[in-house]
Amino acid sequence: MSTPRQLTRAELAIDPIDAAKLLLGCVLEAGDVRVRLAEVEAYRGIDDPASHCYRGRTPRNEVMWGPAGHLYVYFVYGMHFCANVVSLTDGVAGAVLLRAGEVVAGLDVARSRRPAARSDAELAKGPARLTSVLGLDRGDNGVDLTDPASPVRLYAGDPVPPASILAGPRVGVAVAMEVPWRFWVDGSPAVSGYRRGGKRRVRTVR
DNA sequence: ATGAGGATCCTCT
DNA sequence: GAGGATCCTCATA
Repeated sequence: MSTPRQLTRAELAIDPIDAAKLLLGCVLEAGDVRVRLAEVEAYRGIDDPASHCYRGRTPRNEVMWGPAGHLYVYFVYGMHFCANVVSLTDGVAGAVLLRAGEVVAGLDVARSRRPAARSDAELAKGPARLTSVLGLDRGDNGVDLTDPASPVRLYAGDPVPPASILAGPRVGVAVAMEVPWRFWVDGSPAVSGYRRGGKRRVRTVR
């Protein structure tokens, strides 16, 4: 396999829904580990109630408002990290959550980081598992994925035929269920299952 | 200063 | 399929 092409900031400075489809099949690299993305979710800015940016700019979501092609990492549930690729551009929030992928290099390291995985397909099957396999954490928040010198980089992969891209509601969110902004590669063993959003109180109208 | 609620995962049953 | 782990972030006061 020849040296893959690194993605550019300009090609990621698009609507997160388009960026999500573009990212499928692309490869994220950190250290010795490479993951080929199989499942992603688009999050928009202030018009998306499920987005971290829905209520405006805060210290946590700062990176999402910045330039495209940077990594937005956040901490959830007191123990996990999730990673996003920032899309759109300065001043307009948008990002794509990296939900799952297939480990295509660094299998031994990946396995050692995920002792609970029962198969290689499970290594990066889920957003927190994906960050875990790549060794990403708080310190990687904001890194430029389009810079060859960055510790985490994003490369183009074999293109995914549009017919192989499926869409559905986002996982684990209890609002905006009607928008099919989760995209995945049909048939990929790494795609995580759908799970409805938890306990959001449904306000009873009277 | 406080408290509620997570873009999850793992271990059981 | 349910429940717990675990702590950060933000809104409210």
